[in-house]
Amino acid sequence: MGRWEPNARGRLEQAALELYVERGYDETTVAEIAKRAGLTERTFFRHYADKREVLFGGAGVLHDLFVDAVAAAPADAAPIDAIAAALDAAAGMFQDRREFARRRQGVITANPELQERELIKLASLSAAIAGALRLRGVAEPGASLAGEAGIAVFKVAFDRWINQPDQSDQAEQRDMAQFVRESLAELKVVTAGV
Amino acid sequence: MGRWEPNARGRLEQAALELYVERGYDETTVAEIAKRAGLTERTFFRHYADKREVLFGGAGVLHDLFVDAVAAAPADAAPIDAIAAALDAAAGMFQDRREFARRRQGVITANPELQERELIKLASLSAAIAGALRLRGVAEPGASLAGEAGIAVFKVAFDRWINQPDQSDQAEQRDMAQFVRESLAELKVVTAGV
DNA sequence: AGGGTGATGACAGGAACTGACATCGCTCCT
DNA sequence: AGGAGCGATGTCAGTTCCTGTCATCACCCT
Repeated sequence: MGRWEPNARGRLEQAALELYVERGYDETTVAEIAKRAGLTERTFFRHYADKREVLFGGAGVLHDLFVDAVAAAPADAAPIDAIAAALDAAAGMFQDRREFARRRQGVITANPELQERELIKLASLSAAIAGALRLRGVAEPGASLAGEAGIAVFKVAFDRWINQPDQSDQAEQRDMAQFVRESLAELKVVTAGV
Repeated sequence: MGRWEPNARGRLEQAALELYVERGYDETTVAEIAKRAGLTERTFFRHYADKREVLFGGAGVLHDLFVDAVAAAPADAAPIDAIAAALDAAAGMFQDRREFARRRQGVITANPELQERELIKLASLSAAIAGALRLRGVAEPGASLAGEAGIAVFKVAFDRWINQPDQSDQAEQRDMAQFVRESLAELKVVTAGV
């Protein structure tokens, strides 16, 4: 296994997740991740800016998914409906990845540094949604607030989807789209006032 | 200036902000901060967990302010109204600190690591609001969503208050409470749907 | 005066990250 | 075929963040 094995990034991401799960984020060294991936520490830092970033390689596709879905919504759709469409698309993307998402989220939840990184990724998503809404003619501060609201729903729905009790009957597992709809409805209730 | 000069934390916070403003966060070393405060690097880390935390010494009082205000709202007030009261209290706290807030926020905006830290502080505030709402009998996921919504309004209002154009006539400067009300109203509009 | 206590200093060291330069494998051009 | 070019990787040295450990100092209490 010399140089030039293909898919260095994929190997690094898998090695990192494995080690973070096995022994914890703090107790894992970048040199160890690189070694398990058959690379050196220096090469790790050529692929990822830091030790945290290796867990967030998929952030870009989620970003595009949100932006595209908001842009693709009917021109006369209200901001909240464009966001609802984007959230549905996001839920679909996670459809068959619950176990992976669970393992990964467990690592993140166990470490504040990783939570910080996740939060800035979500903030970036929020800003992207706001930008896409502005392109649809939504003015500030409405666009930013709608973006924040959308991410709030995403966070809550994702958390509930990940942490729902396991059902012995696989068919009874609720999928993320259900939690998204439930959370969005609840947000409307709670912001409406009396 | 031997040991035992009083208010070590205050000196560290002031020295850090000054240096972060003067030469940037990345270009400032913890040893330099400690030296300006008349202390050593090791002592810096006894007062603050890391180089970022020194900018967030005031987070605790904001936390208490939010929790207390939510708890103090009339028992029959809707969640969104309890949050509105908390936001008003927060706006009052910043009343005479706009210039300080501006300088500090400029440093944070210029650096992703600091933005991450700020985001996790705000997430902690959101969770605290949700907890206070649950004590008022608000069920999940409504409590969490209301907490997130409250922080979203706070973020947007704070940003607009900080970045509003300077008026030659001091009296024309809008205060944060106005931005809070405006943002909260806009959130209601944008989440209401058609 | 002397002991206790809490804050600080001094020192060593690990790990994260960066810059500079060498090396390797592939591709393209002639 | 052979070499030039190029991008990915390896090697090494160095800085900074952060931590553990132990000594030292100022104050307080008796």
